[in-house]
Amino acid sequence: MLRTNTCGELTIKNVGQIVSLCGWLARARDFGGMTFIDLRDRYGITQLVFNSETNKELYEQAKKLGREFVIRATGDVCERSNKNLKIPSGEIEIIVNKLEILNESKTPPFTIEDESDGGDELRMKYRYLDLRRTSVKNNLLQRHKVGQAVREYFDANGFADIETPFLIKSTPEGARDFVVPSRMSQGEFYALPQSPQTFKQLLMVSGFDRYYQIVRCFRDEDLRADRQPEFTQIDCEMSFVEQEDVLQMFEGMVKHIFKKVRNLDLPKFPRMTYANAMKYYGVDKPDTRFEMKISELNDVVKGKNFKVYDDAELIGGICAKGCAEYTRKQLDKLTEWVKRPQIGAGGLGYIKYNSDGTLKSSFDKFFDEPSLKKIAEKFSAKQGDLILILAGAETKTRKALGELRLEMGNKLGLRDKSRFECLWVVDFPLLEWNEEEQRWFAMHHPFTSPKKEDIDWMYNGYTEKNSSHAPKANAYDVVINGVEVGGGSIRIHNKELQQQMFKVLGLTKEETEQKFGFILNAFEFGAPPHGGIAFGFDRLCSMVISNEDYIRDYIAFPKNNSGRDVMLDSPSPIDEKQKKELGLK
RNA sequence: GGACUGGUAGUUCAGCUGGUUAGAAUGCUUCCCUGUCACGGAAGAGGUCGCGGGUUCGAAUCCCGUCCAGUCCGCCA
Repeated sequence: MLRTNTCGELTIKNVGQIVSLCGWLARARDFGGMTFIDLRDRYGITQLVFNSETNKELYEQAKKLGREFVIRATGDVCERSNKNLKIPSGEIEIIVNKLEILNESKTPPFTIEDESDGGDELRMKYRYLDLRRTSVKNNLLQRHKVGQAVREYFDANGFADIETPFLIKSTPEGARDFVVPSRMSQGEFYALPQSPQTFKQLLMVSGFDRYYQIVRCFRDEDLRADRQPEFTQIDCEMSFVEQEDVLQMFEGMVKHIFKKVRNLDLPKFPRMTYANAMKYYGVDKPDTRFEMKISELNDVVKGKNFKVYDDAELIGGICAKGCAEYTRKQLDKLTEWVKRPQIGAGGLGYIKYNSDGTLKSSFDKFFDEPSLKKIAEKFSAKQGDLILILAGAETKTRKALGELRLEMGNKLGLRDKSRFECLWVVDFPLLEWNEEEQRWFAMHHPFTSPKKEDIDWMYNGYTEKNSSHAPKANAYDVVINGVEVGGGSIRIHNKELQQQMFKVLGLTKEETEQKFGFILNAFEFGAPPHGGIAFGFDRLCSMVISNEDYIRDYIAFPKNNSGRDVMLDSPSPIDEKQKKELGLK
């Protein structure tokens, strides 16, 4: 070993020892006679001292070192005369008597400090330098801890980690596949898995009744701050279980992670139906750190000759506590915000519940005071509160109300970074009717089982397209602070029902056989009842570690917005020769 | 596919209602400094103002196009 210790471990207890340290020169402070050097490695920073009075030659040598030089220093651990209590090693320093340059370094293009001066693009291009910074480095080390906690939990509960292939078969339904050309079967392609879904189900058929995998998945869709083309899932499946068993088991996993990584004891996760989530929060992943629930106002605002509301499918609102003092300017700004194409509301109505008890609304012309009061009662609004109202087509308005709720939550500082509110959203719809393609789509995926009471509909009712009856699924999501971190379902394990599902989804017999024959065949050989869940590992990490929904700084080498790796400059063209070999030319 | 924001020194940004020599901070180089820890002080180098076109006597600044980056909508079962 070139070193006896790391830069993070020496303290006052080590005074008197002779040590060798290796690391990168983080910063040098030269006093023209003596020089201090902060030596950095993964574990921390230790100060080296060079004094011209005691060792002139070494001092001159140290002066020549540049930032990020890799050096090896040997010397005595000494107590400092001026201590720095801000860092763990701040009570000691190394009086160096031997210095070795292991490698020189060009001056890095940005400063490698906790708060770097580098922009995103540059940091991504030199990601290996960015990873030297404490914040990103710690994210990755914490991510490792999350992974360890997961494996620990699964191992203790009898789950087996089994690998599944990456070169698989393209399937219809779901996200766009990444595709790999086959050299040996020219003109044919493998697909990279969007998730190991079918494999884990086949493992259940094989009898591995508790399976998990921390595994890469690939989806060729547009990206976001919280979405990468390749991302990691904690993929899990269990046999001989009902929904309740799955919920219990994986709630336990999330709790175990928070305990191990953040030393937090989370309370039992509340359950909320999808229907209620949409009704009260306008999304299927409610941020329950604050209330401000959506109230439907159809029964109290219709019939007042206010055309906007009389014509609207849904009128709903939220009550922002203590915002009655909002100025015209602030309200105009909010109105502008809800009218942005991304939100798409027609306008914004409001009622101010003034501190003197009077009510002032944006539609006073049509509503008398008692009518306004009636609306205010819906929210249990108090003096000083502001009620914000949106109206329009039902789905769009609910969504917009959900967005407005989050925006007000942000403005009022109700989305507390130090809090974690986890919940299960249950009873998701099984299918969604797609107007454009005039067919049903699986909301979760086509292997999700319908609720018992909807099985008959699967055979006899599904042709009544977009009927008022929406079949429900044994499907569930874990939501933390408004972020969907995982989702799963109890699967179909019966061949006939699975075939029927494909039929409902509009696949022909031939397509079904060609694309999914393997799993239907497997179901003929004793498939056990089973179900599972998959967690977005990157998202879970970013939430657990920093309570944020931006995953790039939790991935060592992420891709940018357009799916490019700016460090490698990939994707890139390939040789004509390669193309020819693959039958692409 | 769409909306919005940004692109100026190595870096982060200011300048942008058109007008002498495009600034600041930081980093870098040199010098001074023996207890700093974001050390301090002095001097210096460093710019195709993303790219192309247009308007104008004159464009970093206005207009059009284009590329790149970021956030969001669509999309992501």
